Amino acid sequence: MPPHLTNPDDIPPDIVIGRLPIYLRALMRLSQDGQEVTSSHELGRILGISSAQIRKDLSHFGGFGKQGTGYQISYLEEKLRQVLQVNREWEIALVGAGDLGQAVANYRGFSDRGFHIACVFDSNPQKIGKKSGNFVIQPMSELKETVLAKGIQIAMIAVPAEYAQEVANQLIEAGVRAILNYAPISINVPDGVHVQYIDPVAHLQRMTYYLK
Amino acid sequence: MPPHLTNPDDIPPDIVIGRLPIYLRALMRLSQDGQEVTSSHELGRILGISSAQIRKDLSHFGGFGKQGTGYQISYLEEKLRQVLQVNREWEIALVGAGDLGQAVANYRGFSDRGFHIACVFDSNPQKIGKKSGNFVIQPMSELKETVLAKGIQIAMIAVPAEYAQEVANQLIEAGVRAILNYAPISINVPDGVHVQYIDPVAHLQRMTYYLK
DNA sequence: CATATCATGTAAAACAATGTTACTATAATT
DNA sequence: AATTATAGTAACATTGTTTTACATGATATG
Repeated sequence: MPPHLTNPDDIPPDIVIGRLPIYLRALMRLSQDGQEVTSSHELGRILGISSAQIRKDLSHFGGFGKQGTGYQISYLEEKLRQVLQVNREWEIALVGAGDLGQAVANYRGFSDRGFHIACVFDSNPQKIGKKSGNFVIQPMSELKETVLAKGIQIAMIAVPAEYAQEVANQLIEAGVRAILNYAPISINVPDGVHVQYIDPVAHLQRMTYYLK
Repeated sequence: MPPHLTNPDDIPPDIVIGRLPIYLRALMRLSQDGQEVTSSHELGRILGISSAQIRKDLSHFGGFGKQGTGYQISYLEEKLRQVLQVNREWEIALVGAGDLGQAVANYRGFSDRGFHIACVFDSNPQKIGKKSGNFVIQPMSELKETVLAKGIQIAMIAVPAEYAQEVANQLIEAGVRAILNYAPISINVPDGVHVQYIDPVAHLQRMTYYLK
């Protein structure tokens, strides 16, 4: 019997969760190219991951393939969307409407993939009421009320590093449980709140180590 | 004797290298706040990492602290910069001058932290010759010549996913050995070439898994 | 000055992830 | 019917990572 049926205590490691979006990305590309079936070997070749690992990762959530033939791409894609809960639209609150915040607000990649920026906040009085993308910039004083009213659970922070922690606190107060932080600083959050970081410079610095 | 002297074969794991920029980020913030000394415990509290791990990570590269007192921030900062090779300026080539590429080109965070965008390329003839930030957009046909001439080793890719692999190939041809890929697709590179990814949606999808 | 406290660096142990191998079951192909 | 390809599972080995424990040295305190 598969482990997801026999051992309900088995919680998939977070590192496995982190690979699922990568698998999903590859599947979307394959199906865009008109392909209908793939295999753990092909996926592994594309992604630079061993086929065994891919099969093992997927087996945490069920048996999505067919022995002898591989995985039907549309089916596996659907299943991964279910697991990741991205078979729906998510609304996001964006805090910060400076250069970075505006760029984030205008980035097409979010809406294309099911994430919808539902409100934008900034502390600069000169920006309040102006449009950023399709949305009117709201003052920070309206953050809690708006986020609670819309039931928003995900937020992105694009403010200067020194304000990021305070903004995070306010977001959590308003019920946000997942934060994507573009500010180059680590923030502290209570259990049950998830944080991911986007810091391009940290990525670059990680690579310069290896340059002679 | 410390292991970095006794065992020259000990190559620090990549995951450790990946944490060094995080440590550096935290140290910069502490010194900005006027603090001169810190400890593995304090850093751990700030970053949500155990103090033991921080000490162990740092011990791969030498003994930078003083027993009983901790780490002098300016000294540790300097040492980490040496290890990561970010105690100098790096020139970067940017490929793609669409919405995303323009946003990347205008992002202040790179130049503030030692990364200088030295040239920008795009395949769209209508964009060639126009300015993006401080730089004139060059055609793809000039990529190899320019990158080689300037001795550039780092590039950023901000083109649609379907062109990313081909762009990467050209960059590697031109001597690039580190790529920061903003396109939502995995790319294949030969040994000795390093790739990092920026895919905000993948980060979001990783978090939605945990939202009930 | 003796003692207590604090903090690093390191060795050892514990834990986690990954890769390998072997096997069974199933599907498609020859 | 035999062959080939593939998923899923288990057992194991290997590697990588984190935690624990402690010896050593520095500082502060009484």
